[in-house]
Amino acid sequence: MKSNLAPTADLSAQIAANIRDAIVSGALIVDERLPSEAELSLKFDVSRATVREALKRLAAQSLIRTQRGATGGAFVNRISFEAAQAQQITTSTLLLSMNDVSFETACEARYALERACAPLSAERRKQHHINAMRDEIKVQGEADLTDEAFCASDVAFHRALVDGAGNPVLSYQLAGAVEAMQPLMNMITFTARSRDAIIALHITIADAIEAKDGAAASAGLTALETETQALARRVFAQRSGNSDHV
Amino acid sequence: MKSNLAPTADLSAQIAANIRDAIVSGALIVDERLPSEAELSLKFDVSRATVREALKRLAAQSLIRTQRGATGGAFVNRISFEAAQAQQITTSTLLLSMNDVSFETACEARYALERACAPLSAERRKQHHINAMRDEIKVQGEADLTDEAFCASDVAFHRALVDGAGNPVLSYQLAGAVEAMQPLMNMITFTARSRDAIIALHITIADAIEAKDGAAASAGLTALETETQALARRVFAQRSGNSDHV
DNA sequence: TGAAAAAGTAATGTCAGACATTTAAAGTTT
DNA sequence: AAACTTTAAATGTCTGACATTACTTTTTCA
Repeated sequence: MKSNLAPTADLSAQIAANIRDAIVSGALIVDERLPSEAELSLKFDVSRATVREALKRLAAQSLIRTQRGATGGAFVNRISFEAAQAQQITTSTLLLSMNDVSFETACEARYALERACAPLSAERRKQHHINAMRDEIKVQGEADLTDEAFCASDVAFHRALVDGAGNPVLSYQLAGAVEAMQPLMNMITFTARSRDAIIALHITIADAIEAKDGAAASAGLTALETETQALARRVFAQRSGNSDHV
Repeated sequence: MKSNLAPTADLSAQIAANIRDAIVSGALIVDERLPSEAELSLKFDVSRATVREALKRLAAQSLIRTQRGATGGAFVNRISFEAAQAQQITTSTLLLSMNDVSFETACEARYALERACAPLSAERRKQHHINAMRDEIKVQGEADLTDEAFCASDVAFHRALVDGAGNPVLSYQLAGAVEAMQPLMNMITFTARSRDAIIALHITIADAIEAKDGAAASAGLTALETETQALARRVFAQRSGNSDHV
């Protein structure tokens, strides 16, 4: 009953796949202790070093955690939204930067996903979500803000919007998508004028969410997408014109 | 300039974080070869075994690949949409199953995200997307289909819908969300009557996409979500009533 | 008696060195 | 020039040892 995958892969990869299957299938449950490294090396008939490499692979995916000491060992990890999100962000960020995904494509995906949250957020947002959005809008208006700080505040604004939907699965998915785009967003120079336009739309969106008007919020997001795409086009056009200065 | 994270973590985790940062920041570019294990063990002043554990961690995240032989070594991996998706599915599936995420919450997130694709898909879908949807609808009508096969066809249908948007980033995000829900969907028993209702809505949606009517497609998805949620409530209510039979 | 200190123990973390295997390149022979 | 052989460099694996950690048990002594 060997794994049908990767019959020629490394032993450590095979063992990791074996244990991973046991976790995913539910044969190993959360907080259950795996056999010790010595026992696993007997069971799989490999050295302890090989077992350890397999366990490190699983640890990298947050599938297990290890504890030292007499009662220590490897335990099936209850993966948290936070940990899952961190991994997704790393993966998505690299995916975008390594595969020549255009700003346009990534931006479109991001706003499409955000629009999915808008009606739910308009319906369910709590006051603290509104407050968070207003706070970020205020930050975005500060004169001496760097582009990076502006982007970070932008992410925080949108995060509050998404969290307003009160659906942790949605928040998890969206946070990954939004944060993964940040490196791309950071390539953009935000002039005072373009910041004003973005802030105005943020106010429109926050107002719509506060008024529980999902359609207006969606429309605001569409306008924001249009504005962002136009801004990006201007920046990239200027760059390619001055490419010898880079 | 050590990593500000995890000063007390394992050496192999620290080294993995160090190299990961170099990849994410772009200091190491795609297909670039890392120093050999022996060189890394000198550079970080640890044993080769520790270096190997660090490299296995990175390999588990598809950040590097290794090749044996004279010109072999560890190379920065160009992470593919496919690999990223596979990882995301594993992570999301576990996240949902381990954290007692209700069917309702997951289902809501899934359909919200899909509605985000509907307008784009209606606008841009090619004929082969329509054909794929029609094919799956036909499969779903087969009388002797198991619940698992019905679910699998359902996923394929929705995947064609999402792919119709022609945005790989969107497809990647959505495929993860939809596939991660499959174990939850598989818990449901699809009676002949409920299958008919679902198929009818699939036809409505496919028609709307073919007619390039995004609003109608969104409405169809909303109706499908309502139907699915109602079905799930019926199944779970019946289960809890007969819980002694389990 | 009871609490603090010490010893025991079982697990992971790390190291050193060896050998096996794979792969490409260099060298040799025909 | 083509085919074969050798070499070299890298990863893959094994063995055994020691270090470190943290819980458990025992001992000590007030």
